[in-house]
Amino acid sequence: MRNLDKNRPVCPQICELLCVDIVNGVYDAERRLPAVRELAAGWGVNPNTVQKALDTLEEQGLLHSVRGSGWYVREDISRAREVLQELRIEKIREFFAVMESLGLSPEETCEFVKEWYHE
Amino acid sequence: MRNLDKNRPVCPQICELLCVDIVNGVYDAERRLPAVRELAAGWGVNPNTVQKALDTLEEQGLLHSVRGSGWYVREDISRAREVLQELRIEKIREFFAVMESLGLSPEETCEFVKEWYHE
DNA sequence: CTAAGTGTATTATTTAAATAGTAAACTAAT
DNA sequence: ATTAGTTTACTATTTAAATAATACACTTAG
Repeated sequence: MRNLDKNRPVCPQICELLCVDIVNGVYDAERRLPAVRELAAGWGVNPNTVQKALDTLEEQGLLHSVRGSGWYVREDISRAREVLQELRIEKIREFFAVMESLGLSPEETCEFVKEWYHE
Repeated sequence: MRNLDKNRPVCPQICELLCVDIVNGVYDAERRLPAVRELAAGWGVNPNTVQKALDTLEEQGLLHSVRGSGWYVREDISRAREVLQELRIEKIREFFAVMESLGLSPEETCEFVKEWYHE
């Protein structure tokens, strides 16, 4: 189970991790997730927080729950792919905005990234 | 006066904005900043928060204060340049880490940025 | 000296996120 | 039916960031 970044809000991070896992077919066989308590324990996090994240993914059409039974990945994972792409776009937008506020134009930011990668 | 991003903590943002302004020589003439209350009003933010940000910049050697008089930019702005560069590096590190958690390798992230910039 | 404008300090309050603890309702296996 | 494991719901508490409201100390201009 991947670790959470302590410097960012927990709930959205869980949404992101699960979204990636769904796209990668991690839960393909049974399409059933570990129990809420189990997930929470794995991340060292409160069950309520996991519950909230799962509710969000349900609203987005990635999961559905069966009370008393568990959480299941939806048959069609195309929504998961869409949501993941939206997340990536959101992050890249934020990144360019932050760098702009730090005095780098989009072009300069792009150059900065290239240089950074080649080291 | 540049606007703050409501989705990020205020205090560090103020540090960033002021740091950029210092590097850009915005306060060169008198090297004196607007009053704490005035800055706070300009950003629609609490004076205490501005005070804390200024204290941070003082610790970092970018500013110094004269009680009863005001806040002044230090003669030598090389520290400001260093701090700004550190901020940019911190942001690019965070960005690559977040994209990695969203399933993109550094190489893929670099490609993603290039494509994004060329649109 | 005085008054207005500064930085500084303190305490209390708000707000949002996450935690803690508990209970209820449902499912599935035995 | 019983039992264990599950989702769901609720209320209270903690924590960190920011706000609110004052008060105080100092500088500067008049």
